[in-house]
Amino acid sequence: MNIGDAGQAAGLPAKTIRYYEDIGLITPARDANGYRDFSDADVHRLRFLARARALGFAIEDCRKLLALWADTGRASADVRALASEHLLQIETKISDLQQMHATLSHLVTACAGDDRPDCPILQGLEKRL
Amino acid sequence: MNIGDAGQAAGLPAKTIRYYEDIGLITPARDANGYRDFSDADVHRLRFLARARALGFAIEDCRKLLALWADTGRASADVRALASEHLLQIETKISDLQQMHATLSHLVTACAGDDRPDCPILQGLEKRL
DNA sequence: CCTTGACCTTCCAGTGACTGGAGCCCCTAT
DNA sequence: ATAGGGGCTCCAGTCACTGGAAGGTCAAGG
Repeated sequence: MNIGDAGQAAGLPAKTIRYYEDIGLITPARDANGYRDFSDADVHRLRFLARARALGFAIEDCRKLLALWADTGRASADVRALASEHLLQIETKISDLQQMHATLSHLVTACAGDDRPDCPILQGLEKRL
Repeated sequence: MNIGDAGQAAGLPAKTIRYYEDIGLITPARDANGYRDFSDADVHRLRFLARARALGFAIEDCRKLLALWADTGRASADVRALASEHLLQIETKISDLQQMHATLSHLVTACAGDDRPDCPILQGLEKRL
C-alpha cells in the first residue's frame, strides 16, 4: 500500500507519515522503486498514532504508548499513569483558557464596539486585569 | 532603566524583551555603553504586551492592539472585532480540549491500573474512540 | 589597583509537530 | 510520446520564545 492510501486509511497526511518515519515511529517496508509499502499492521499503527494525537498526547507519549501497546506483558497501571498525567495537563489548559475567556469576554461585553475611541478592552490591557 | 528592571516591572524575562525588540514591538533607547534604556512609556508598553499575551493574543494581534492603543482616533469596534475573534478561538480550543478530556477520562476510569496487561485505554486507541 | 560577581551585549541553535515547496523520479493511460 | 498524478528527498519556515556561548560593563570589597 502506497503512502497516499495508507494516509487515507489512517486519517493522516502523507507528509505527516513521512515525518513519523523520520522520527522512528514507524518503519514501513520499501518497494523496489523506493516507494514506501505499508502493511496492514503499519496502517493499524498509524491509526493508533492518529488517535493518540487526536487525544492530545505528545509525540514522545505516543512513542511510549506504542511501546506499551506492543508489550503484551505491560501493566495497565503504566498506561493509566501516562493517561492520567495527560488528563491533568488537559485540565490545566482548560482552566487557563477559561480564565482567559472570563477576563476577555468581560472586557468585550463592556466595549461599545462603535466608531468612538473609548475602549474598555484597551483600558483593561493598559491597567490591570 | 536596564532590561532586568524593566522585565521585573513588566513581568517579562529579559530574553523575551530582546525578542520583542527584534521583531519590532518595542524600540528602547540605548545608553552610551550599548545597554538598552527603558523609559516609563516603554515599561508601560511592555506591560500592555505582557497582559495581551497572557490573554492569549498572538504576537501579530498584539502588534495590532498596540497600534490601536496608540491611535487615539481608533474606533472601539476595531478593537472589539479583534478581541471577539480571539474569544471565538479560545472557545474552540476549550471545546476541543473538553472533548479530549471526556474521551480520555472515560478510558482512564475504565482502566484498572494494576499489574495486569488488559487496558481499555490501549483498546480505545486501537479501535475507535 | 585588582578581582569578583552580577549584570549587559550579540549571535546561533533548538523546541514541537508538522507544513510548504523545489526539483526530481515513476507509473499508467491515452 | 506525453500528460497527469502519484511518489521520493531535502531544505526552510512556522510560533514564541529559550538556552547557551563568548564577550563587554559596572559597582563593591579587599
